[in-house]
Amino acid sequence: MPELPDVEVYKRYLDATSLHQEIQEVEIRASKLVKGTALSTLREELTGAGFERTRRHGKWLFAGINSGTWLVLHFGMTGELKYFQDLDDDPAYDQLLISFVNGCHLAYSAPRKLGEFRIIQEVEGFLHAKELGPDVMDLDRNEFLSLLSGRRGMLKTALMDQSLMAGIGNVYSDEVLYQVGLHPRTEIKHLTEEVLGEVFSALHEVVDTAVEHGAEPEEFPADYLTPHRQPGTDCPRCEGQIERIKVSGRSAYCCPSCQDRPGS
DNA sequence: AGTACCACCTGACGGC
DNA sequence: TGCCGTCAGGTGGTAC
Repeated sequence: MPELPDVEVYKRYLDATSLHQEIQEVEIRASKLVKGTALSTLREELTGAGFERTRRHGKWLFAGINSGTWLVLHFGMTGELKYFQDLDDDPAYDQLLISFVNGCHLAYSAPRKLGEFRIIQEVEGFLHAKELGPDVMDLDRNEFLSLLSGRRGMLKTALMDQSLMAGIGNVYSDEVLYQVGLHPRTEIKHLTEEVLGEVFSALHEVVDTAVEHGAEPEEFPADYLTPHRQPGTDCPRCEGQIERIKVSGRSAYCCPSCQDRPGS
């Protein structure tokens, strides 16, 4: 579930487990996931080096190598990190396995090979090349309003547009809309500045809450939609039932009875 | 400028 | 049990 909260949790996990340790060996199981970098470069940059810091921007994680370059990780739809000692605990579908001199390992695993990793020289240029907007958590209310002002189309689509603001995906955009009682097909032009301000607050609230709970939906507050992404289940806060609809090509989950605010 | 698809890739699940 | 269609949290490209 790698949207901003998940990647933030991975960042903290990497910080807590894998910094300042010498890398002994790197195994690349899915060379297709290495983008824009020669396999030999990836191996050479990491072997004998170590991670000394991390950064996150939207759904992208950057692990700073002590030589000054960065390992970039993107998790696609299914990627995750796992740190372990016993190779029996090596997760299935590990696509990149980093073994440290201390005998522990950090694995990037992803059943669907939709993520990527690469080596870059510096982060800002990469963010620019990817045309990523500001990280959602760096936005203040005024910046948020100005990004949306004059934009046509649906709010959900805008929240998920990584070039507008980076970090929100399908699940968390649904959650934000649910928290403010707006239907997933609500168009921006129908929203007052006041309502958009509420959307901004919900955005931060939802992301903070998700990170606090380790991005584990089962741990989320009782009135959150995310653990109930199943058509026909009871809405956690009204008598309605959750339904699945298509919005700009993605499955959007919502409660038609309590997500009916006009917005203006 | 926005939207609707398709592609990438592979597993899980329900229906027959 | 096996096959098949559908769906799943990602991005990127193309055609209206």
